[in-house]
Amino acid sequence: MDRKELLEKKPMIKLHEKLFLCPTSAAMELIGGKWKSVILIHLIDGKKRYNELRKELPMITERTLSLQLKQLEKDDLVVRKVFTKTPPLKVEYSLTDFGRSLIPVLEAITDWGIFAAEKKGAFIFEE
Amino acid sequence: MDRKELLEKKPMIKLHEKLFLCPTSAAMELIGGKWKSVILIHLIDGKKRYNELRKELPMITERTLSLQLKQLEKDDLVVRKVFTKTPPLKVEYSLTDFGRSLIPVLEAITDWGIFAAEKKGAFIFEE
DNA sequence: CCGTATCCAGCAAGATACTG
DNA sequence: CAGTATCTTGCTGGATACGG
Repeated sequence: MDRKELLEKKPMIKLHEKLFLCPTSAAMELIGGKWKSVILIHLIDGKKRYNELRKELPMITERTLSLQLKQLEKDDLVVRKVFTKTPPLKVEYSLTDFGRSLIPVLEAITDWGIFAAEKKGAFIFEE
Repeated sequence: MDRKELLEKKPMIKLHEKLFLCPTSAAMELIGGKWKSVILIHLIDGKKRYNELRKELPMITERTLSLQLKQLEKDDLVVRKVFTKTPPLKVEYSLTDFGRSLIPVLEAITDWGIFAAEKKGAFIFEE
């Protein structure tokens, strides 16, 4: 069943106990928000430890990073693997297969972001 | 300059007086939120009057629809055209060229939303 | 090292009533 | 017809301190 055919049936989508009336807004529920897409992008090139993510994303607070990772994990986009039982802990985050299915979408969004920033003269390059 | 080359320069993007450190989050600033992508999708098939949008999106409040349309207009994704000067007013909304450049992205998101909903058994079809 | 607890501010968005 | 005004609520995310 292709997109047009399916969309004509006007299906609803149940996610997080909420109803969405189009797949676009349902997708946005999963990848929207201020940080989710950024975290996902940073996991494209492989697994990362919690502190690696913190260093690569210094402007996210620990609390928010933690909450967003939990959401992504709950939505099966990211897996959390624990390697030690006693402190210091070693934890690695990586994309699931489902999460990897998002890569083309994230790249399409990124490419459009670049296009938009160029077109609107919004880029700022530092020396 | 292609994506990888550009991203290696780690440019920032200034939008709405805020700084974004990757084009993905900048793009999300423009099309994220609960309703923007849904409104944009409904404008793909041509111009719509305010009340048409309200009828097609009955779950958005007037206030929110109005605010989101203003944001989209300010970001040059949508144009608002007024055809009468005295009530009853006739106003039409449509995508700008810049807004139309988003169509492939919106469709990519939608397609992934369909894929995700199917995979997670989240679709609900009514009779 | 990898988080959680607590507290708080700001904003997105809903409900409802009203206007040019 | 096409909105705005007003009031309110709930969520996202920030700051900081602490815990296994």
